[in-house]
This record gives sequence, structure tokens and C-alpha cells, in this order.
Amino acid sequence: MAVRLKDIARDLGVSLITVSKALRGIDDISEETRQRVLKRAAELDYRPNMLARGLASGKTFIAGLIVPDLLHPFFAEFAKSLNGVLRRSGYGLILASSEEDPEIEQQEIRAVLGRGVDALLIASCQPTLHGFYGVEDQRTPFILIDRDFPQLHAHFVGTDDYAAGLMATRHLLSTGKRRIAHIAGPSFTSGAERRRGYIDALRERSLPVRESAIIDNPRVEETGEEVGYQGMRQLLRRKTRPDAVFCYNDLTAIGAIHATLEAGFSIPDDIAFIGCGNVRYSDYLRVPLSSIDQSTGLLGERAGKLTLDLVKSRATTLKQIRIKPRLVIRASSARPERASARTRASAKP
Amino acid sequence: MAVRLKDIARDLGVSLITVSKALRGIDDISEETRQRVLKRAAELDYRPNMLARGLASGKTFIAGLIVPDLLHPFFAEFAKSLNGVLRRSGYGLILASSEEDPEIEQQEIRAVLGRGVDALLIASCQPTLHGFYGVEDQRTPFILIDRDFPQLHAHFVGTDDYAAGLMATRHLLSTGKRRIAHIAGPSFTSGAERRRGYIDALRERSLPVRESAIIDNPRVEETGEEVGYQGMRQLLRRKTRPDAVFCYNDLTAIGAIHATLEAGFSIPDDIAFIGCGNVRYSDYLRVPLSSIDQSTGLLGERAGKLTLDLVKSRATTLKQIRIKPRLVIRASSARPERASARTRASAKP
DNA sequence: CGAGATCACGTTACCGCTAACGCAAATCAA
DNA sequence: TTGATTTGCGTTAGCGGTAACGTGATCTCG
Repeated sequence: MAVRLKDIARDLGVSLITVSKALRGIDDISEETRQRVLKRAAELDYRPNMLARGLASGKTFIAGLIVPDLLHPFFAEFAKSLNGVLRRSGYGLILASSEEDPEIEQQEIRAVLGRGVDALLIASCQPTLHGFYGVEDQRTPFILIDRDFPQLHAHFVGTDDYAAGLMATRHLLSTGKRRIAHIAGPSFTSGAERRRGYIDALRERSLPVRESAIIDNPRVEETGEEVGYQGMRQLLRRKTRPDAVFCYNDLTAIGAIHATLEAGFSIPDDIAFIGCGNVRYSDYLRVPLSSIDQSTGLLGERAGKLTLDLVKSRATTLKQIRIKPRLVIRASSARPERASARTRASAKP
Repeated sequence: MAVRLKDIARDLGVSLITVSKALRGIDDISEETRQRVLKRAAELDYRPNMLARGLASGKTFIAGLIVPDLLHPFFAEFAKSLNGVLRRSGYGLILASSEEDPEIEQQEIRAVLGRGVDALLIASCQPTLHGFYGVEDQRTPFILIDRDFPQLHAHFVGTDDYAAGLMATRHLLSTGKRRIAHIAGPSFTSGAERRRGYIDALRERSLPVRESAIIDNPRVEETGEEVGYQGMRQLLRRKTRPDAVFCYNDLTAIGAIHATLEAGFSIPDDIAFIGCGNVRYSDYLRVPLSSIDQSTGLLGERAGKLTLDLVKSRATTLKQIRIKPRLVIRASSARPERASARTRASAKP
């Protein structure tokens, strides 16, 4: 059996509670006693039983994170970064993947709450608000990640997707393109906001916003490449071909580029592309892909800090954190000579 | 406050323990009572408090997974797959990333064990066995993932890396290449075994194994591209240039290919490449990358099943699961016309 | 018909830890 | 000196479950 407080107490001839206090650094114990306790605890390699501690104190020092897909680099990087912040404060992370299935997500939310996490972070794939029954009335603080549900009045940490859409489209416009299409994402806020940014960027220039230039896709995350490929084939069949495409994410863009090259067009001269997410390999693709960087690591850090704030104090004010994205220009939207000046940071908010 | 067994018991006028038994399906309760309990539990949306259950029963229904890097597609996919298997059996997964730092790994092992996981899965980055102090003597069953420590006599689930090295090198040989170099991985078993496979494949053909044709790298995981890039530049400076390179993993290969194209060589005619891992984007790279697929999803499933076996019964027999890898040929090692027959599965053991 | 078996449910004692007091001795103020 | 405060440690009572036994009633069967 593992070492318990009781064992240390017996060895030292003090009471169990004294040991507990000494180890937790409660200012109620003489320095000498504390040192004796610490010494003995180290000798015995004492590890507090977090279950017991959690049960007694009502805090588990665990946060829960539910993501739609761990394989998606965005969520993987987010989880990694979040984990780092939490670890440094002694917090653990319990992770669940909903596989983009609202049902599974519900299950996982129940399961994770049952495990008594101190806070819950959810990148939800619920199509409607309805699915949040059971989280709202809970006392466990929760934070929405990446996909917001404005009606929910919940804490939120994510990308400024409207800015991303605006930025991407403005960039394509700045290269002289005018017939800009959009392969859109799912109807979560992330997809909707990027789309809104796209539309507003066109309006700024008084360019027509054609519904036929927007390809809608309910589910993009899992099969982005295929969706991009099929979407692009549709666009190429239109009488007026686009001369640039803003894709919801990088995977979609990769698929779209594939379809474009297959059809014999040149990139970026005939058609330029920009994605979103700035995946690790963007530089090494057949056509290095321009993209909008979401500063995912920073997102994870911010979410971690907010989590710690929430569990420590009852910070009731609603936090809505939206990180400004960054434009990264590569060959898919710029002629080689221009692409040499690779990265251009946007102004900070 | 959340609903407790006590609340249900009070409502129904039975004792707490009756409710507990009814919910756990213990065959000691009349069907009628059980139904009443189930009904009321559903109405109140009862969720068992896993902390209390864990404390009382000694089982937490949580497994711990410690990986060096969540961002690495291999570990992300493994975690995803493992999580799926565990979820279907009501098990949770607590995740920790060691950031490839043995110290952090140690901390995390302690932390995760303190949380009372029923089993621990570790893809370790310990350079020596020494770091496992504290895991071995523990009663918690543990499984090594991907990187084996043969001296430890622990359960292991991973790729057959020797076969991977053999397969990759044989493939390059089969395309007529003879001066085959190797950009090797870290000195864990995964790296060492792939290297051994490489060497044996050359020996089979009685080809010389030159130390100068092997580039060693202590830490490849995080900065694979850079390591591959620098390693390849070294190789290109040698008097006898290689005509093919087997890279420890895909990221390394991507970097190496970059260096090669930059130096003005053509792929695969001047120099062919093969990586290992078969990352998602391999098809869409500047030069589509031949690779060894590790069937990561399958690995996760196997690890999940082994975990469940271990926590359920005291399966004492040592399990060593090594999944046979699969060769995937793309343009980096084959002329376009041959590359059309894209995927070729290896013989099953 | 009575003794053991079976059924359906209850009591008790923890699991390891913490919150919230309790309390004696030492220190301090007046 | 004396009451009030501080210091340092201990007691008690759970947290929400589960394990391991009770226990009283009904059933079974020679």
C-alpha cells in the first residue's frame, strides 16, 4: 500500500492533521515540526491521494478538456499548451475526444463532470444550445474553446475568426484578385465568423458577394481534404471561375489545391489560395500554403490562465478572449519573389 | 449540490446501499426496486461521484497516458484511438505531456500515480532505466508505449521497428539504389531498432555499412525538420553522395528533402527518400513522401485492450505487442509511373 | 413441520484526507 | 497579576461511496 499521512504521523509521534497541515503549508505549525514532516515525507516518497483530498476538500486539481478531434493539429497544440500551464500550477488534465459526435460529447461531459473536475473546457460540436443541458446548471465553471455559443453567456477563449476571414480575403484582394470564392466551414461560430469576414472584406471594396461563390459544408473537420477537393471541383465547373479561394482551414485548402492542379491550372497565377490554421507542414506542401495563423499556443496559455483564475477565486465576470490572428504569406497566394518576405505579423489589438 | 445516492434513497424510502446495489447491477435487489431506483436516478440525472467510488473501491476507472509530445501526430492518433477504446468501457483518460523532458516525465508519473489511475501508459523519454524508480515498485500496472526498455520486463505495445527499418531499406534497394544513407533517430529502442533493420537490410545484400552514411541525432522528435535539413546537408558534403536516404521519421525526411531540392538535386532520380510514420499530409507534400505506416490507430486499440485486461484481471503474463508496419510507396522513392500503384501492404506475420 | 437455504434489504466500518472547530500552554497587554 | 490573545497541535465529523457482513421473512423439502 502507498504511504499515507497516518504513516508519517505514527513515525513522528504527531497527529495526522499536523502532518496534513505541514505538507499543505498551513501557517499553523512550528517550523521545526514542519521540517521533520517534510523530511519524513520525502524519505517515504509520500504522494497525497488525490481522490481522498478531492473528496474531502471538494477540489480535485484536475481540469477537463473535451475536444472534437485530438488528431487535429489545432486541438493537439491547444491541449499541449494548456497542459503545460496547468502542470506548472499542479493541475492535471483529463482529456476526452468527442469524435465530432454531439452524443459522445454529451456522454463525455457527464463522465468528466462525474469525475469532479474543477473546471471544464469544451470545444463543442453541439449543433444547438440544447446539448448544453447539464453543464449550465452545474456549479463547475466551464469555458468554451474555439467555438462560441453567444447565447450561452459562457467564458470563451478562441480566435478572432471574423478578423481571420477579413484578413485572408483582404490579402487575396491585395494581390489583385477579384473573383474570390470561399469554401466555408461548419456552422459553428468559427465557420460563420470567417465567412462574415470574407463577405465584409468584399463589401469594403464594393465587390458583389455571390452565394454561388460560397461552398457550404456541414462537416469539415474530419475530412477536410475531401471536402476541399470536392468543393473546388464544383467551383471549377462554374461558368465564371474564381481567381482566388479562401478556404475554411488548411486541410480544405490542401484538397482544393489538389483539385486545381489536377485540372491543369497554375497556382497562384490562375487561382490563388489561402487557408487558415497554419499547420506545421504548410511550408513543405506541393504548393506552400498561405494561411492565417491562430497562435494556438497562446490560446492554450490564455485558456489555462483563465482556468486557474476561475478555480481559485470566484471570478464571476464573463471573460471573452479572442486572439488576433496573423497572416502568413506563402507561394499559394504570392509569386515566388514576393513570397520571400515570408511572414508578416498583424498589428496587435 | 449534485445528486447523491442518499437523495435517491430518501426519495424512495429505501437504504442508501440498496440504491448503490441497484445502480451497480448487483444481483441482490428485486427487479421492482431496481426499476424504481433506475427511474428516480434518471429523473434526478444522478451521476456517481467517481472520487468517492474510487476512494472506497480502490479503482478509479481512469487510465493515465504520458507522452513526450502531444503535437506529434503519432502520439495524437494513439491517444485518440486509446481514448475511444477506453471510453467504450467506461474508462477515462488522464493525459500528460512530458515535453521530451525526463524530469517533467518523472513529475508527471508521480502526479498521475497520485491521482490513483488504474493503469499507466508511458511513452517514455527517459535516457536510462534509472528514471523508472517509483513506477516499478508500484502496484499500478503499467505499459510502455512505442519505446521499449527490454531490461524492465514491462508490458509493451509498439511498432516492430526492426521490421520497419528492414522494410524501408529493402524498398530503397529494390529500386536499384545502393549507396543508402540513414538519418537516425534518438537512441530509444525505436531509433535503435530501425537502425538495426537498416543495417541488416544492407548486409543481406552484402553491401558495406559505413558509419559515415549514418547521421546520429540525440533529439529528433521536436525539431525533426531542422534535424533532417542539417543532417542532409552533411550527407551532401560527403565525397560519395548517397543515392537514397532512409529517414528516422517523416518530419526528418521533409527536412532532408528540403535540403536536397535546395542543393539542386532531383528526387527520386538523384536521391530517393523514405520516411517513417506516414503522416496525414504525406500525399500533399512538395514531393509526396514514401513512408512506413505504423498503423497507429491499431496500436492504440491494442494498448486499450491490454489496459482493460490488466485492470480487470491480474493478467500477470508479460505482453509484448509489436505491430507489423506497412510500406507506402509515393513519389519520393519511385518514378511517377510506378507510384500510381500507391500502397502495398506487407505480408502479415 | 421445522431446519436450512434463499431472497431482499440493511448496518457498520471504513477509504484517505480536510474543514472547522477545540484546547492547553505560552505570550502579551494593562 | 490576570485576563486576553496567540501559538501549536489535536479532536471530531464528515466527503460519497463500497465491502463485508448482518437480518428478518419467505421458500423449500425431507
